[in-house]
Amino acid sequence: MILTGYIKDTFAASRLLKFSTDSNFIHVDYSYKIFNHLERSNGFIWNAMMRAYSQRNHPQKAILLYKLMVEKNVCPDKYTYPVVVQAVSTRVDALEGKEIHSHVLKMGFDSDVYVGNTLINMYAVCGDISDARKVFDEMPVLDLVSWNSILAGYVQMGDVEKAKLMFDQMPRKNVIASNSMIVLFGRSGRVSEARQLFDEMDERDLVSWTALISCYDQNEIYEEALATFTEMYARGITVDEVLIISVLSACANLLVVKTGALIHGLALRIGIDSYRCISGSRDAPKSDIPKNVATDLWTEVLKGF
DNA sequence: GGCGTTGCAC
Repeated sequence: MILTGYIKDTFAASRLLKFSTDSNFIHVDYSYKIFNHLERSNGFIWNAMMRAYSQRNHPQKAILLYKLMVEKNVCPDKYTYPVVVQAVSTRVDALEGKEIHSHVLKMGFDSDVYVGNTLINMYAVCGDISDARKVFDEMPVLDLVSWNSILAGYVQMGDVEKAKLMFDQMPRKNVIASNSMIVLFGRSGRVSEARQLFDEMDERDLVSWTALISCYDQNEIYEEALATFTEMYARGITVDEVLIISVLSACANLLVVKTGALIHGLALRIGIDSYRCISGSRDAPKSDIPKNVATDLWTEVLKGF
């Protein structure tokens, strides 16, 4: 492109930069070199570069680039703000978020649904649910992502009642919304409500199953977690690493419970359950387990596996 | 002209 001179063509150059930032095999620093050598740039080129920084764990560089963009009088467009607001969300910086939000208002992009959705998400991530709600309430057009984003805000706050209210008001619900509610019910110890919602869903995905299994995990119903996994597996659903971790967690805890019960049973048989260090009883005299008994215990426990 | 937003584990 340099030889033919096509590098001077802004559109052609923008395609080159986009190719570079989209490739997992090209370092973001190399993309920046391309970016820096382009003679004429436009909004698209700046947006692509900021997005590359944000996606590759350099949100601060994305924000700095945005400030440089404003300094250089390159006009931000409606595509710029989802990228910048997203970068701010990653850094969980509410103050910087407010500043960017004021730019959005000044530029008049607050009516764009993509911009609004990222703002809801940004405030929710920063734990500023009332500001998230304010953005939501003032948006001229809401879509499914807007509803899911504000719902996620209440889920993060652990506000079951507000989340339920939102969920019920949604004009259309998708699998993401239901999954969020299952997660919230799980965290709040409302296992039967989680299960009921799961059963009522028309469409479930891997996240739905993972959310339910981890709900059982978190509420220490490990047998049910494994039973759910078995049911899922029987249906031929492909698993991923997140699900496997939830299942392993259930297995490990079940093992702890079983081992605990096994040790207790052995302790009863050997007749040392009244010892304070085992039963925790205040009345029992404090004593150590004799060495040979402890060894016998572990031999028995290991046989159980 | 081409670009942007939401959910699961430890």
